[in-house]
Amino acid sequence: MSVSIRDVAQSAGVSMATVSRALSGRGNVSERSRQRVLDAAAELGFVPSYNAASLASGRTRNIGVMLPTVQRWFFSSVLEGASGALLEAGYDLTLYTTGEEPGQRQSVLNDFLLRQRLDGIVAVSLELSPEEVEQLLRVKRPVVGLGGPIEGVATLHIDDVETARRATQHLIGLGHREIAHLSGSPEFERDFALPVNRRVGFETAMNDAGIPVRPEWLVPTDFTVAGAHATAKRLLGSPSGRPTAVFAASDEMAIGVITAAQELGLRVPYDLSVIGIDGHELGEVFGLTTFDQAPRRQGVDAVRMLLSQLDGDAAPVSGIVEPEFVVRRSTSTPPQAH
Amino acid sequence: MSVSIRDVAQSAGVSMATVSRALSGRGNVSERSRQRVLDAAAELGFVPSYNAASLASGRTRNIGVMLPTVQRWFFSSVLEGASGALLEAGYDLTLYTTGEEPGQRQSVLNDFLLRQRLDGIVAVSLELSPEEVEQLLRVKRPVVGLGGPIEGVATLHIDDVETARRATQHLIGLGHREIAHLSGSPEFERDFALPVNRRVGFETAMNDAGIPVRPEWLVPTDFTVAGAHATAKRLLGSPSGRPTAVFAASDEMAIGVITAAQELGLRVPYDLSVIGIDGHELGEVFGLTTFDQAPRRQGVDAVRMLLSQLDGDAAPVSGIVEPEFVVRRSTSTPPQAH
DNA sequence: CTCACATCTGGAAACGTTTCCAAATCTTAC
DNA sequence: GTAAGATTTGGAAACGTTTCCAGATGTGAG
Repeated sequence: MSVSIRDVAQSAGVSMATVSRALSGRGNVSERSRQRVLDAAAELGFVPSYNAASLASGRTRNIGVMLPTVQRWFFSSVLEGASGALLEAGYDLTLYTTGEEPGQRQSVLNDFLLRQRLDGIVAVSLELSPEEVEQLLRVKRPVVGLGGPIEGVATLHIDDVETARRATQHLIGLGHREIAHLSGSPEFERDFALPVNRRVGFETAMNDAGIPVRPEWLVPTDFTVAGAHATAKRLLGSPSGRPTAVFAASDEMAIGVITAAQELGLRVPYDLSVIGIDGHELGEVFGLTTFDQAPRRQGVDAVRMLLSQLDGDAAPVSGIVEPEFVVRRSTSTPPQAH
Repeated sequence: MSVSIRDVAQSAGVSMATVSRALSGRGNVSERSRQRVLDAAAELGFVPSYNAASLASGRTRNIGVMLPTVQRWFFSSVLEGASGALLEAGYDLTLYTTGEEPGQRQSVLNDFLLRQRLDGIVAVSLELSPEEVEQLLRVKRPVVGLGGPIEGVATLHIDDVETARRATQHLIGLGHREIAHLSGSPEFERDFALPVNRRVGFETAMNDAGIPVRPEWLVPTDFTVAGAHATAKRLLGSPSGRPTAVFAASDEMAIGVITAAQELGLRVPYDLSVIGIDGHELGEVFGLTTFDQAPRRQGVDAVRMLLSQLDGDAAPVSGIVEPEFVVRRSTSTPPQAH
């Protein structure tokens, strides 16, 4: 039916073993044989069966990428980066979206990952329980994390506490004291370490500046534009006075705040300063001041770390990504200073 | 090393053939044997090697999803739907992003798809040349298309011309005559059939109503918020008069128009009506009137079509998806009618 | 020219399933 | 009880590679 390595061997006048060596590049082959094999393969239109190769060698040329959802900007950016990098390296990418329900996480961890189809795993922003981490490591394949740190797994991530502190600091430096924080919350987010860290950074900056944190301005919401939009409308429309600045835990949330402010007739930044974290592609459109953490780039880097380990290099170690501070038009001095 | 079907067979006291039949469900097995096998497999923690199974049977339990990028809302929604549906069915999803460069498309079509790792392919919004379609079909696996129609491939899609016509009609029905259309263009989009179709629908509605189309209001731009935002700012700020309504070829573009209008101090819908197509998740936030085509659902349906074909059902046929008209707050009668 | 050693090659045994085939066992009807 | 047929079973040959091993061939030093 389809042309196999045997046909190539016959046509090139060498053994199957030599064909395999010539094509895979491992093992010694004389220049003459290699050329014959390459020619024969090209002529016959040979495409290797990766299944057979995987079965025989244990190497699958396939990397699994696990993430909660593909519908949020951060995740789709990471995925885009990873996909491009893997394609370039000749690897397949198997996508696992773990979704909201723990059932899906379990089936991915328990069934899918164990099927011996993966050379390695990129785990993005998964907040795993200790048992789940154990399941993940049971796969016996290298794992690189992205975002939320995973115990025992090399992870690439920004320093959430420090970045949040600097974002808040920026607002304080401009003269703001009435600052609210839109935070993620365990109620909405499974991966709760991240929102907590960013909240801690916020509180640290406030404390350092000696500004009291008003509990009603520490607002939990989900990590989406729509969620933050609704929450911000309540916050900014509150009769008990509104803040002069908002630090949103993510750019998507910050965009929700900006649109909510506009709807309420508030001018950003004159009436309200807004700052986020992420580097969202719409940052320019909304003039958003933010810390850009280049998630697409992180996707590429995570893949590179993984592949270099597969190529026999030393196991990668966790690395801190340095976000870039991008000042745009959403932050300025508070209203009374105008 | 890892537990194989042979170990299970031994432990259950039956042959490997029986274990295979019991676990895969194809072929007859007595209830007694089945139970023994199941128990033994559970006890040993057996997980089948999908590579070995694929090699032996030709079935891979793996579906390829090809799309241009994962970073636009429509695509990530389709992907999310497809991913969930496949996970539920026990299938792996291999992701191919074909990206901007033809090189990536070629390497996907030429190398990746031929590796015999896929049972079927979902091709999303790919505008393929005849040779590329031929390459795709050379894989000899069922293909289901989504979005752009592909010659010789069953495809799920909305009627772009008709939907665009109805969207324009809605504006005309409200009394608008000064209507601009933000269209995609071949310059920015590889998959050009879709923007052209939507433009044709626009022109049809205008012609039917006897309204001349002003060429300078037929504005090509790319299918993104940022692109439409920039374009709309030029369009709406033009000294030669501005339209009272804009039909944007996609919701992301419509959102770009709305944000641009707000920046220019125009109130939507009092000064400007805006309508889009897609059903973007932020439609509610921006009060966007649109035709919702539920892409996530389409992803699920495309997978179902494919899987039912793999289960031996008849090859699926192309189907028209009926979008739902959602009226929100971005459209109203034109200014002079207030 | 010979020896030691490195490089190249082919045969054949994996890898872990599925499935064809034929044999064994179980039904059911008479 | 027997025959015909259906159901269940195990043996073994695939599936298409990789890689171990041993033998063949080449290279350079003495």
